[in-house]
Amino acid sequence: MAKTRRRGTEHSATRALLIETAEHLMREEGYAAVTARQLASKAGLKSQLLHYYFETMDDLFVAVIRRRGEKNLERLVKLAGTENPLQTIWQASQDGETASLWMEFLALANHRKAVREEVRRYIEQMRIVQMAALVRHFELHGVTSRVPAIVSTIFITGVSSLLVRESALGVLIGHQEVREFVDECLRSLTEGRIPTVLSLGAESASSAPPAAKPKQEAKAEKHNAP
Amino acid sequence: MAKTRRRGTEHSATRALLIETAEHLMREEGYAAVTARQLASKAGLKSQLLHYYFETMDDLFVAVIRRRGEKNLERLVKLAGTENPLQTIWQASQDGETASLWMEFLALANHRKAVREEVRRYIEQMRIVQMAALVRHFELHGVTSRVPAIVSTIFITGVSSLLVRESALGVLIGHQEVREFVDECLRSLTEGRIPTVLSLGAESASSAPPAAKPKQEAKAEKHNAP
DNA sequence: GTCTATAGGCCGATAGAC
DNA sequence: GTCTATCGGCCTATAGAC
Repeated sequence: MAKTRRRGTEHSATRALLIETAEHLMREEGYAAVTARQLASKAGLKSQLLHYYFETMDDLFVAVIRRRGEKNLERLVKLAGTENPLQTIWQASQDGETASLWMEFLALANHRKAVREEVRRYIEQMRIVQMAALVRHFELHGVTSRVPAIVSTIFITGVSSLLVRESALGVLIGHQEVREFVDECLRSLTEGRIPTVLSLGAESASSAPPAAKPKQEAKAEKHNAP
Repeated sequence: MAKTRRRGTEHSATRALLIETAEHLMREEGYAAVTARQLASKAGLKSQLLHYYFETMDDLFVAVIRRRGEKNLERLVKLAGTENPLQTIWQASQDGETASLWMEFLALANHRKAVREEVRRYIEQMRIVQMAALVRHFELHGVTSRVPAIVSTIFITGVSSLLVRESALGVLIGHQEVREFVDECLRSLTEGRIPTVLSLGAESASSAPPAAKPKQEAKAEKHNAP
């Protein structure tokens, strides 16, 4: 691929500027706006200079993702070390700026192999760290989980990304209720209590169901939230 | 905007072919591949004909989304009427073909106002129908929910879209565990039982936590899954 | 390391003939 | 309804001068 062409060093300030500007452009106007010309124009350079540092546009995108991914991972590790890692991480995951940038990366990844691989690595690393944070949270607050940490991690990630994604579209239906629900769960967990609500949130009713036979009765008395 | 130019009728077969082909192209190669020229080539037409039916490319995209959105809604309503609406809907939501198409729509929506509005309407309608299906499921199987139906709906949507999204990237970590967890929950709910696992999955431990004070002790004995 | 020049291509959209 | 012709623009990437 990279035949004989001269390329710039990895530690160039101009290269860093290009990556920085590309990320900014992507965040503001979407990845489709990240072209050599528009990017160079924003950075005050000539468009051809981009190809001195990056052979193809894909190489640029990969560099942008790698840099942002590393920063995010660092931040997550830091947050995971605080006193209430779950709350902190949940709050951080609500940041729309960060999330919308990753939406762009995801969209890019859909049809570009190199980008896809980079995004995949990032997601896997984030998952490991988040799971560790969750385990640590439970140890910190004297809670024993019944659900595999990996499952809780994925639930949290899935729900928070949905909230951010939909907010960007202007969909708000149910968001407030979800936030209150999650906040209450996290609060309970921090206090060493079982959340007062159940996973898919059901208790058996007093009368037998018409179509299905209940295998066993469940205890209905649970402590309620104040 | 639409000045004086001649345009084709809404009920044209050619128009339908263009929409159909556009969707196919989008699904296979992403929205960036949907250009007037590539689309016409696939459909065996001249590219300029597209502009006879759609003033701008955005108009085409909106038409594609509207058609697919209506079909999906219809299907969801049908599924919601079955005996086990929750399971059926959950299974359907795992369909990668459909989901990856909606990923494209979402990416498009990010920076195109007209598309965004169309996607927003679709999501809101889907949410209402899903919520109704959930309520109906509980009534059918004699279960009383403790969690607002809207919250459960959003959890299910968020988790299933995460699974599909990540699968497309090749991320698989934790997916099996999540599927088993959700399947178990849905099975329990169908049988009128409380899921044997808790929301964020915790029960209080025997020893007091080092950093936080537990407000109250929780009962540790619960029925376990076989 | 940054520039000018340029090849070669795809894009959306319009005008007007048939 | 569908076509031909065409405008004006933006794109990636390369070659080679300074």
